[in-house]
Amino acid sequence: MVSKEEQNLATTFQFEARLTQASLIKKILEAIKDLVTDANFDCSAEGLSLQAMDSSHVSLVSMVLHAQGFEMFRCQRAVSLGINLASLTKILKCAGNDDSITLRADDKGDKAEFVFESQTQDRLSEFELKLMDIDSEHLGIPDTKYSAVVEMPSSEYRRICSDLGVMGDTVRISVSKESVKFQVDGDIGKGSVCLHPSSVVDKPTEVVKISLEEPVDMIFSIRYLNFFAKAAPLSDTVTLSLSKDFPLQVEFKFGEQMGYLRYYLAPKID
Amino acid sequence: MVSKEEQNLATTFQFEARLTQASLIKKILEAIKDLVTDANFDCSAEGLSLQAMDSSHVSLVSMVLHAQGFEMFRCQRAVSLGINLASLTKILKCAGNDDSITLRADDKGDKAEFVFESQTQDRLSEFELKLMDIDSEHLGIPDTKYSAVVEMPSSEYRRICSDLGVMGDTVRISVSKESVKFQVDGDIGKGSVCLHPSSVVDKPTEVVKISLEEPVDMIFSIRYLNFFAKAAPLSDTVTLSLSKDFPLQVEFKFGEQMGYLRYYLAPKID
DNA sequence: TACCCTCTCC
DNA sequence: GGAGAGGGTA
Repeated sequence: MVSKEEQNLATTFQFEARLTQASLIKKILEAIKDLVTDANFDCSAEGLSLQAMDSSHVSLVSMVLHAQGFEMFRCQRAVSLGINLASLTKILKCAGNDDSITLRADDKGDKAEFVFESQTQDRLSEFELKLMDIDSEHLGIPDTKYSAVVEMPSSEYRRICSDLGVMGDTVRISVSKESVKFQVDGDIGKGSVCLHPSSVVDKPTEVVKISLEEPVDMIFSIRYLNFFAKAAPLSDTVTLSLSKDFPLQVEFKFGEQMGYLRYYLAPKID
Repeated sequence: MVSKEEQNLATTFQFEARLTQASLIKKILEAIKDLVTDANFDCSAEGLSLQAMDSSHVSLVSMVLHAQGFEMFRCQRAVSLGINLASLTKILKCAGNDDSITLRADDKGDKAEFVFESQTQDRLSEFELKLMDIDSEHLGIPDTKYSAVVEMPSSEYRRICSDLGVMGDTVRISVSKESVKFQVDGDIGKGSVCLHPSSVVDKPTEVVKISLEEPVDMIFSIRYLNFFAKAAPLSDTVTLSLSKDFPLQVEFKFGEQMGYLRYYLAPKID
């Protein structure tokens, strides 16, 4: 026999969080789902985070949403929600961009609940998603001091990867104090795009900034850089951080203090 | 030898009607053609109407265009035009949305004529379509007093059917005085969308109205509700009428007094 | 499943 | 005219 109190406990949520704008989490999923099929969403007092290698174990995705970025955030005990990203994408397609989104997980940990509310509150949608058991190899990411850090408009990043991808499979990225250069060498010919740091910073969407410790010149798979470009809607700018013989970090920040989505990709040997 | 007089008679049309906006009939066809392959267009003094079951005999389509909704309407004798809807769609693709459209049927009843004229009248297109013999089982639709009638934006209807269709095959529609709820239960989880009657009716495209005689709770095939959603471009709002153990009626009205497109779908047994 | 193309809406 | 969504194809 289950007591009244136990029943009440059963309907208390171990984890509950609300975002004002469903569009944020929708965009995050669009930026991850082509790379990763299943992932653990780790909920703790600090916030919501996800870390996963892509299915071919070539690149790594790391997402963090800080607790203070939520309209409401309660986490009684750290919990990992194993989620199939295709299923979650289906559910998020049912949320309007301006809906608020509430995420809940109960004690049993076998399902997650999503509630979408329209701004006018005359529409309320609720979804339950069955959870999976995913053994995640939580890779430690060394906190490197990179030799070269380039900030550029994310639309420019997307454009360059898409354009150069037409001509070849790999891109050589060379960063000097004066410029960052993307070069491709393919069957039909060669191509390159060179950006110079912007002297006058009129619009934030046109900034190019270079911080250099030491010049770098490395080669990467364009295919993966293109996967990372799916995150462009999340931020006006993207930051590329490079060090010789070290994985490239591609970072998209969500507004101020909200969190970030970072991708890592090992260089190719020339 | 055919006399001059007989030739003149042969060019007299038993039925002739003109609509100012070809877009209306184009949209109607888009809303029917995925459900029905061939249908009789019944012309009478009252107007133009069509009634047909879909090819799997699961749902019923009923369309009425009142004579007074036409710019010109002449019908000397009731006539049924058996038309292949795929062929008619091809012809209607040749009409501009703002063209006027004239439909004619002669005595012999073996073909229909379509004339499209641009507003400036500097373009005139004529098409002839061979007619078919279609034996239509003209089902009487009982004029029911429904237990629950819900009016909602047709875009909302389309969105809900499309969203929930991703998660399962059937939807449970529950109407109470306070709300209408659409629920789906599928392999990856559950989902529901709940609409509340709008207190402030600012825009006609955001209205939710519920007239209730008695609460209802019924189950329907989402696939067919999605077919019906193709009619959304015809009207800002859609009206769902439900009664226990009775087919659901989904109605789209064309402006004031022009006519309507109604779909009927039998409920599933729980 | 991912990319491309088309179509529609803004 | 541009961007986003949906559908079709590879």
